[in-house]
Amino acid sequence: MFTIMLICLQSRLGVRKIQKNGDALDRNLSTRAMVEMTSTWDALEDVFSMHFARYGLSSAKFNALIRLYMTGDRGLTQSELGKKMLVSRANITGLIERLEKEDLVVRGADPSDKRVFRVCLTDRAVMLMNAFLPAHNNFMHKVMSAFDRHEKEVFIALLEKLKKGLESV
Amino acid sequence: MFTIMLICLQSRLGVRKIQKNGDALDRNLSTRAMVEMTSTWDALEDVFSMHFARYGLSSAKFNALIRLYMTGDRGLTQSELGKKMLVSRANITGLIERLEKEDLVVRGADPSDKRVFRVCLTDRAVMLMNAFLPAHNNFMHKVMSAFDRHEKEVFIALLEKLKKGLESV
DNA sequence: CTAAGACTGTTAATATGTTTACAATAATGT
DNA sequence: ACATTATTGTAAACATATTAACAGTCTTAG
Repeated sequence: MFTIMLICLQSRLGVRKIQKNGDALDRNLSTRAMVEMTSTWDALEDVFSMHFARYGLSSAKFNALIRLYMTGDRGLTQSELGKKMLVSRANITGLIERLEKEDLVVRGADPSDKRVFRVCLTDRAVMLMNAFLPAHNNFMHKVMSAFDRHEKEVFIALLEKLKKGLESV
Repeated sequence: MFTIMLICLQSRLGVRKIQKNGDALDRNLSTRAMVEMTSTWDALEDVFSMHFARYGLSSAKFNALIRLYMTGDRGLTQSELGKKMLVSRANITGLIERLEKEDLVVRGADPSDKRVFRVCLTDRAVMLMNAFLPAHNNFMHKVMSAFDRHEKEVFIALLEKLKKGLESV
């Protein structure tokens, strides 16, 4: 996404003129927080991409497989899957096609509703996930090992607060 | 990206068995931190997408325009622009084409190197940026207004620490 | 029961990114 | 001077996402 936001532009933009007891400092901190959030996310994407690739996965594929894995034998319709993944129905069509080509999912007709397909994991996909999930868990733990327990708690609380604040932006 | 990581899977995976004085708690906190980071980023993407759209921009377009805006009249070659934006050369070709269609950039031949184009902002783009940048600054400030000054400082420090730790993952 | 409306999956057009391969041009070492 | 090497922009193939429009299929109000 918007890799770097914009830094060091406050002075050009005349923000200095409206400076009143620390207002400019606050704005600068806001910008720095956004820049740091962006570059940290970029770095996270990089390491997770490599991690997924070691198992022939990607974030999109993992996102689909984990929903199906947690659902069980009945599977999900494409529409349901899209809602859980927070992506559009149209996107699911292609994603499922690619997973089908890799023999990771199968699509079965639903006798009670001719509009829909029920998507299920193959045995191969279940085995893949059984191998991947513990590794994934370890990986997330390793990624967060820069933090001690207290720092993790503070980090989580701040992220929750930030996300909550976005509702009113 | 990988919208949700995986939560509540520790018990199924037998992590409980290796629990030793809080190990499982630490792993759980790592997962929660990653989940919270992901969903907060998703929420940020949403509000920023809308913010960019109000000015006919997107994160990719803004990313290109801000580099050119900060460079001045000589402009950048496509290759230089790609390096600053941290995207591939191939991606720049299409991005510049779209910006050219919108009359936001022009590509001029470089007399001293026949391989390259020099990409520059149009007057229209400069006017757009002059209007957008103060609004962008305000917007980032608004997004971060959930935090007081101290929280911003802590948030920045934690993100820096996390990013630094990723170098050794 | 039927007409109206809602929902499903697909398609097409588009945006954004990648890798790989290529031809044109530049730079360099001997 | 010339052969090798490096760099540049483009193109093709692909992955991932969106919105809009469509044709079937269900549901529901009357």
